[in-house]
Amino acid sequence: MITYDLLLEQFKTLLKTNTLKFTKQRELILKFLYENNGHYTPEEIYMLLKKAHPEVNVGIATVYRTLTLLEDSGIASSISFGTQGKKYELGLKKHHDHLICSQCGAIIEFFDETIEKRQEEIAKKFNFLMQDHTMKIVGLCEKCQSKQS
Amino acid sequence: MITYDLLLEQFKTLLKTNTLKFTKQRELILKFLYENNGHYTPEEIYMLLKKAHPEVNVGIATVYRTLTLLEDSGIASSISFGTQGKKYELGLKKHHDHLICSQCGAIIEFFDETIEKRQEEIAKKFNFLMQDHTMKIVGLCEKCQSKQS
DNA sequence: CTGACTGCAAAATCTTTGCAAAGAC
DNA sequence: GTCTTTGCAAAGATTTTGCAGTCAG
Repeated sequence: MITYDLLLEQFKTLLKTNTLKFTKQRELILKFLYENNGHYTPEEIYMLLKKAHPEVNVGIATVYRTLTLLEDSGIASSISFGTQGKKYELGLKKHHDHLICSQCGAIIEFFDETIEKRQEEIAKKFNFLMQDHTMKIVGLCEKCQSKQS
Repeated sequence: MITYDLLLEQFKTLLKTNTLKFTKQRELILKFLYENNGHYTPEEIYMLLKKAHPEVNVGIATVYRTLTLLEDSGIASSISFGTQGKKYELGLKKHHDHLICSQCGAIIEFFDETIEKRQEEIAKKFNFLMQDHTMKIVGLCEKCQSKQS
């Protein structure tokens, strides 16, 4: 895994390249994603940052704007939950897909070479220039299955 | 492909089983999805129904309620577009996944046995009881690629 | 200094809900 | 008749935008 310092450098370079500014808020959000491995809604990030850093006033709009920025530049990625919004995570790890528990919302990550390869083949078959791809398996996780019975 | 009459019977039975009522509005929405092969947003369905059947007053809320009903009972299915809502289609066809053009929004359907099988294996590996799974490949369709250059 | 960034609140989207009237059975 | 459904408009939920002040470079 990349160190935070390196990630921060990368982010700063990105900002500079695009004549964007490095701000306390942007750093806090990046740091949050780095330190809190997992998937978070913009709202969650906003609330948790507010609690953790009461001295820095971070607005919800800034969280949205920064997450969009991070996603566009490939530093973060999101999974969509339909009407219920999106969850973001640091997107520097190896590409992976998700298993999502419909009961408790738990998210398990996985990576499957076979599926990745097939996806490329399918895109090629339809003369499609693949930019992104996502796979979600929704179901009941182990814990929730035993709870149910 | 199933005939409309048969589909309608199936729908009526479903309603009866759940002590729900068969209404003109519900039929119109079902019929719309049957006759208009493709993927539609609730808004689109609402507008098109309004135009096609000015004599029947169909409200947007009813479209939403009915689509939810149809999806819950497995007659329709939806693909999510993040914040930009969902698109619905008749869900009686064989399960399939989607290629989505990020430029023009075109949706191509495909089915791949290899991927389907791998998904099941992955679910099993994580002791996950799979309820549903979706795969989206986002990219540029053939037309939009040539437009770009 | 200049132009980008921020917070705030208002606006915009998309979806759901409350309720009285209408309709199915 | 009874109980579900409907349309309408209002309310919700999530996200985006306009703007004047603030801040990074």
